[in-house]
Order: sequence, then structure tokens, then C-alpha cells
Amino acid sequence: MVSIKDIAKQAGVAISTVSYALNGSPKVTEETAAKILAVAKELNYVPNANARHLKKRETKIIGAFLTDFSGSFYGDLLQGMKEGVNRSGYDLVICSGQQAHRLLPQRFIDGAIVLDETFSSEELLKYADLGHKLVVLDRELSHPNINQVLLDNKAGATLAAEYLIEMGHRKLYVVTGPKGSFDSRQRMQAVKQTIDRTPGIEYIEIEGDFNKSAGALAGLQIVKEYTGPAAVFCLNDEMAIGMYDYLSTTKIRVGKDIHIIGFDNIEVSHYTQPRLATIDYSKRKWGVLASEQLLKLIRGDEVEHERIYVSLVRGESVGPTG
Amino acid sequence: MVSIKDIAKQAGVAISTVSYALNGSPKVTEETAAKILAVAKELNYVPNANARHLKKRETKIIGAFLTDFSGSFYGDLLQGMKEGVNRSGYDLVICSGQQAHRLLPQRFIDGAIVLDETFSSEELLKYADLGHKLVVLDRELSHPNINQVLLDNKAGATLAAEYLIEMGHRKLYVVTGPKGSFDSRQRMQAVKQTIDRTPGIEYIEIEGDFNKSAGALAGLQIVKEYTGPAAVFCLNDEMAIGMYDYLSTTKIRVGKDIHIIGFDNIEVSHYTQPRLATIDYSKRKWGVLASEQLLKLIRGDEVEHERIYVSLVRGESVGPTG
DNA sequence: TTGTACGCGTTATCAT
DNA sequence: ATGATAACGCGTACAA
Repeated sequence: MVSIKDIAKQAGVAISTVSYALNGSPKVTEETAAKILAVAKELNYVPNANARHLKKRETKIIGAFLTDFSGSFYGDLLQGMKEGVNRSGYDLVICSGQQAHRLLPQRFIDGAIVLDETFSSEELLKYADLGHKLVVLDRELSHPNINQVLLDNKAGATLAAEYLIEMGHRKLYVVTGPKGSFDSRQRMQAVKQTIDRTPGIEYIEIEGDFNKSAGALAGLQIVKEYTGPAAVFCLNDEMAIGMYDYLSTTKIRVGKDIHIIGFDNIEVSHYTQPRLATIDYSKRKWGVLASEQLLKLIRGDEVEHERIYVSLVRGESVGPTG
Repeated sequence: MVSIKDIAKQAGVAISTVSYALNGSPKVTEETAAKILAVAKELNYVPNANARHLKKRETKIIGAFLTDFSGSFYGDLLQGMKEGVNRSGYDLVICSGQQAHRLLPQRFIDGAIVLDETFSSEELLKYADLGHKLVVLDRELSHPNINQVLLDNKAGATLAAEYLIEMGHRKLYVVTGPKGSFDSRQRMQAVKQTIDRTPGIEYIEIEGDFNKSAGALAGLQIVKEYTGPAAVFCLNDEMAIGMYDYLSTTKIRVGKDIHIIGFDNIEVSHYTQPRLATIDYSKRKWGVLASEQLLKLIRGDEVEHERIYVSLVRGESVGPTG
């Protein structure tokens, strides 16, 4: 590997001169700088990031931590994050799994955006205490080194529940996310509040986990106890899709016998028959905002928690009470 | 930040002793080692990866380069890669975009898996020349530091074309990928060879780019010149989905008037009505194999190019000639 | 066990 | 005003 030392030798100047020249410092003559640049190119010089980062104590890299890489959920979100960090000369890398956590404390990245239920809050707080900067998208955490950019779950869930009620439904299932999920908890709360405001609603809760299979299982249960039209709020689209899958093996028809609404407006939802009603929000903006907040934290700017607004997408998966 | 120097001071030993102890070297008494470990924990010591990597000249991190983060295409593939690298104590990070290329030459990662048409072969060869290890999933490149793990495009495309012909179709459209795409080229070649073996096939090529919009445009063209049943081989599922989208706005029915087969068996395809016929392969295995090959390259083991086998998935999107 | 050179780039300080 | 010298960041591993 060629280092600045090699360049210095070749160009007949001091090591520091090479460093200054490569960094465009005005401390070097244009002439000398040009010569050094030429030599560097000739030797195929590439700076060793590890050496630079060791000295500068920053890497200009941001990490995004996800539970897994599956589903079409993350595309736009990550795209947004990348846009946000690139704009400020940072790079984005996506990581997943317990093992990869080390990248943060070992200073491999300058900060992290976390959307990973399995990343414990204790661990996050520990890192924050050590001075690492974090943005969380899936929980509430109070710490000067942590910023939150959360979905407006309550608004979304309220919209969904009101929509079902508006369409005349009086028997209302909710298929929840996993026990520990912040998003799930918030959405459930909002549903309950909405129902409390409307007399005569029958409310049944089915525990899910945000995966397709949970939706299928919930579908099975609902069909088993089927007595007449029912409405279901799957707390995310993934589970709604799972429920479609299961129902397609029965004679129960979505939008007629069972009315379903989801949350997230993932891409697959566009292709379901009938079109799944759901709650939409801009995943790209979410990503951009999250990365901007993180960079502010890193720069030491003032930051306040942010919220991502949502809207209702109607679909034929919810019809009037039959 | 606390460094081994702080630990050494606190524990009353030499810096090198600390380093040995932390790395579990037998050169240190169990007693001393225990004490040092205790001090390290007490001080919340975390090694600085940059310093270690600077010295060891390796990072134990592998990078996967993708064109973008969109679509449900990558999930299993990345999961497979992660499994593969984790098994050997490496971590995986996902990168996208021109900017992020720097991670490789700057030695931020020990090697890269590339599935990104926009990453030029010249650039890849340049890095390979500089000694960096690469696995490519989307092109053929001959270099001792580069290994290929490619789809068996020819087998897949042949299966697809033969399926359409078998079902009685004699007018055959192919919607291609972008001009530079290796996969697209290989698939087209195989289709042509298959057609050449069967007399009386009408063959029409429509240029696409592997995106949904190209499929929609191709659909438009096909409908415009529609005279009777036609079969279409979209060289990936994404475009097939785009074509479905467009056709759903017309009175042309998939599987009756137009018969469509795709390639990739992405998740969305399962939810199309009618079910899209396509070419399937294990994306997870592809990822595992790619990472294994890269690690072999890094270790300096012998490696040969690998191939991922494919199979036909029948679907109601292809019916008999009407 | 310990002292120390080393990996490589940055930058403050000093000499010309 | 230019540019050279050297300390520094932190962990590793050889020599003593």
C-alpha cells in the first residue's frame, strides 16, 4: 500500500507537506501541491481511512440498525436516510443483528439510527452515556445524546378505527404487534380511546407480532368464531397481507364478510385484491428527518423530538356493513 | 474515551500486558488477566476499532454494494450474506451509491460483494488490482482477486421460453433489462437460442430497464398493436408487475389475452391476480455462497466461480393459447 | 512482564 | 512565507 511517506519520497518533499497538499491547505505553493497531486495519482495513492479516523476521531459514516433486511418496508426509508446524510458529506451503512452493534461503541460510525425492537433500550442508553449519538425511530428515550423521530401512531390508529366505525362496523378486532413494541402499544391505546367514545362497539384483541404468519393465525381465529360481518384493524400491513393469504383459502370474502385495514401502506398492499385500506406516511421523509436530526446531534446543535404525520388510505378491503 | 493506557495505569501494569490480557493471550497470568479485565469493565473500556484496524490491517467487516434499497428483492439475499459472514466472525454492512465506494479502497471493509450495475467494471478491476477482494453477482470479470457467483440465467430463460412455447404460444414478446445488464443479455441470448430451435415463432423485443415503469410502457405498446393472444417474457418480475398495473386499466386480461412470465420470484409476485409465472431460485443461498466465496478469497484459498440454479414456477398468468 | 517500534495521517511548533 | 520535524491518536507484537 502506498502511503503519504511514499509520495513524500517520490516528490522530494516532507510528509507534512504532502498531507497539507492533499487536504488543499493554503500552506503549500500551488506548484508544489500540483506536483504532489500528480505523484499521488501516479502511485495510485488512497488514504487509509483508519489512520485518518484514528487521528480525527470521526469517520463520517452513519449506521442504520434494522431488525432484518426483509420486506419491502425499508426501501424508501433508507433512501431518505441516505439522501439526508450524503447531503452533509456522510455515508450511510445498513447493519442488522446483535453482532453489528459493536460498530457504534468501537467508533466505526459517528452515530446510529435505530429501528430495531431487538436493540434493547438499556444498551442504547449505555452507548448514549458513553457519548455516542443516536436517533431512535421505534421508542421513547430521554437522553441528551438521543433524539426521537416517531410516527404519529395515535393519529393513524384513530383514523383507522374511526374509518371502520364510520363504515358502520360494530364488531372490531385488533391484531396487535409484539408485546414489547412501542408502535403497537400506542396504536392500541388510540383504538381503545376511539372505541370508548363510541357506544356499542364490540372489541376483541388478538395478539400478533407484525409478521405475516400472525395475520394468518388471526384470520383463522376470526373465521372460526365467525357469526356475521366483522372489521379488523391489523396493526401493520404485513399482518393484513397474512390474513388475506389465509382468507383466500376460505370462502370468506375481504371487503364483504370481513373488513380489513392495515398500517404502513407497504408496496405489496397496492397489489392486493381488493386494495387494502391502510395508514400512509412518507417513509422517505422519515428517513431524511431522522438523518438530519442525527447530524444535528453530532454537530452539537439543539434538537427537539420530531413526529411523522400520517394519513388514511381508503380501499375496497373495507366496505359498508353487509 | 478510556484507552488501554488508562487501564494499564489503573491496574499498575504495562500497556502491552493489558493488550495481551484483553486478547486472551497465554502470556499473562490468570490472576493479572482477571484483574485487568475487571479494571477494563469498571472503566467501561471499549477498544477503538480504528486503532486496531490500523495495526492489523483488517476490519472483519464485509460490504455489500447495491444499486438502491428499494423493492422486496434483496431481503433474503442479504440475510444469506449476513449468515455467511457472521459464521466466520465477520460483520456485514450494506452500502449504496457512488459515494460509498470509498469504503473499499480506504480499507474500511475487508472486501465487497457487488450487485450494482452502476458500479463500473473498470472501477472494480482497479480495486482488484490494488489488492482488494471482490465477489460480483452481476457480471463476468476475470481477475485473481475477483470471484463470480452468478445466476444460471440461461437455464432460467430457457425454462421460461420453453414454457410459453409449450403452452402453445407463437407470438413472443421479450421485455429486456437495461442495455448494460449482464443478466438481461444472458437471458435474451437463451431466449433466442430456444426460439431458433422452434420454427414458426414470432419474436418481438421491447427494451426495458428492470423497473416497473418499463413494464407498464411495454404493456402499452403490446396493447396498441394487439391482434390476438400474445405471450410476454418480462426479464424480471418487477417489470411484469408494472405490466399487470397497466393492463388492469384496460380490458385485456392476463392469462387469457396476454400471457406473462417473469424472472426472480419476488414476494409481490405471490399476491398478483392471477399468480405470476416466474423463474425461482434461492436468494438466501445466493447470499450465503457469495459471502463464503469472498471469505475464501480473503483467506487466500482457492476459489472457482459459482452458479446458482433456478427452477420454473408455473402460474395462471400463462394459460393455453386462447 | 515490560519497553518500544510500528501502522498512517494530522497538525502544532519550530527553522529557514 | 514555506516547509520540515515531531508528537499524537490507540492498539499490536517483537525483543528484551
